[in-house]
Amino acid sequence: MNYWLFKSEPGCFSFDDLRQRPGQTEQWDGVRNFQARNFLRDQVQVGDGVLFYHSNIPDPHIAGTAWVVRAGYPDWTACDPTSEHFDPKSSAANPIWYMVDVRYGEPFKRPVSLAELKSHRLLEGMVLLKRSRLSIQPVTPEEWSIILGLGGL
DNA sequence: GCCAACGTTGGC
DNA sequence: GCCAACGTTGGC
Repeated sequence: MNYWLFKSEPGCFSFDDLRQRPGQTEQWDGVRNFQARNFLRDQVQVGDGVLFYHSNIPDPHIAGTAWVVRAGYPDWTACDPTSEHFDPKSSAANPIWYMVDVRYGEPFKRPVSLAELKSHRLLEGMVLLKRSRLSIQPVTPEEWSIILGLGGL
């Protein structure tokens, strides 16, 4: 079992959007970065834990948790010309991009802000603080438990 | 809105 | 395979 941090702009898809559909499966599509794709395709497994991070807003933060309910499979939106994530280089026979399915987990009692993550000595190794642009990134079990604690879970 | 970081593209 | 140009991300 592994842990991950998934980023989303809340104006696009927020933790509250996921919260509206408890117990239901959500497709995490639209990832168009090769390193993030490799994680989705090769390493993210059913049962893995996800920290849901809200990016590109005035106070970026982790809002809560989700769970992976389906491992990597081809992201069909890449083959849909009407999708904003359409990629003409991808095809059903040779998919380039992958997605996973997630399910709503638990909301944090207090959102954990980027500033709080930065100021915590035991979190200074987080990928988020070193490779801030990577939209799918691994989280260690230690980081996971510290952050859940900060979130009041 | 600015801009630094950094990923991607394409000429050579 | 190098690297300059360019585009995107995302914090501030």
